[in-house]
Amino acid sequence: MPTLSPIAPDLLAWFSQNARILPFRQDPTPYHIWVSEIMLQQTRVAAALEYYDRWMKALPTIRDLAECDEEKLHKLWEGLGYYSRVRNLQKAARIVCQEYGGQLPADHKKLLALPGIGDYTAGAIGSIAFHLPVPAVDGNVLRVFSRLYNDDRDIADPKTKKAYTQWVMEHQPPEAPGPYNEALMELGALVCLPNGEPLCDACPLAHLCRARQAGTQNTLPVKKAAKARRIQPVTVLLVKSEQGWLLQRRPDSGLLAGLWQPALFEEELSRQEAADRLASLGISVQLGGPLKPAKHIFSHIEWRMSGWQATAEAAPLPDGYVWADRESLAQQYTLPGAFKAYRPLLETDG
DNA sequence: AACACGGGGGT
DNA sequence: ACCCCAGTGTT
Repeated sequence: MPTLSPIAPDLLAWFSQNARILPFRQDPTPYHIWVSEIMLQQTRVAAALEYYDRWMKALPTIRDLAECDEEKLHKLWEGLGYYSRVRNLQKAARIVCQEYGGQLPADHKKLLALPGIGDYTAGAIGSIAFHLPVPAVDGNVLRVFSRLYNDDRDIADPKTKKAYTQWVMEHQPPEAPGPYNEALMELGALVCLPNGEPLCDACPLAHLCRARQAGTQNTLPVKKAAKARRIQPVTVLLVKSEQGWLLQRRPDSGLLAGLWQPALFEEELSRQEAADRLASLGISVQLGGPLKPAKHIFSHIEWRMSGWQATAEAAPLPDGYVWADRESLAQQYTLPGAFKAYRPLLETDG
């Protein structure tokens, strides 16, 4: 592959004019960059912004994060998804307090060793917050480079990522690794768009782009098809007592670990079977009307939910179950987005 | 190398 | 209704 002309001058000039104004760019401390980068993993900027502002008000320092209780931490992440991100953020914060006096280390390998910080995030924090000459190759950058070099290897293949990382570093100006990395990602987010519709007329690198020259920009990047989702029937019981709605804590590992949900069984149950399951847990209920069937799609599973409303005496509950009134549902217990369809009902009263 | 892990946007 | 997006940790 012949070398490509330098991209940094045009790229950085474009970035200086087109960078979005974002809260973590206004005050790019290592902690701000760290939290924003974790939030932005698999998450669009628009979705992360309100979470970021609320987070920094609640937990302005790494030490505040290290000392936060788990329930409050989950609540700050409620609806963002991939909840292991927030647990790893706190694990890492505790290590940073123990090992590094509460300051993130300005060292790529030490960053990479922290929970939740992998190749991409170590590179983003290292280059943006500490000005280290390291790569930060996310999906945007893979897309930009697949087109710049007109390269049709599968971007999900680690070998491809390694090759692109090499190219990224060949173009990185030593005096501006952070702006360069940010500019590549910003170009991918604003101009070199996915879904086969890049805005080449607005691209500062169009004159260098080999896909553009070959007319292949709409077919890149190439990636192999994802595996089909598993369909999972789910029976949900919305049980109300005088003390609120019945909630159940999910197991400490696996999907939606440690979060709260209405009573549910991950199988299709008849009305009678559902009541029997609750009774065998020591919770006796009177079943009411059926719930509107609802669907929730995770990347790997599709939940098809149906079930019933029910009422119960406000009796003592087994471990892992609580009665949650409207206030505690709003302030304390974290319900994942999967139950969005039942939120309005849960918020009626309790 | 394959899989587990959420949620949102576009058409 | 169906498509796409894509970091880190575990196995």
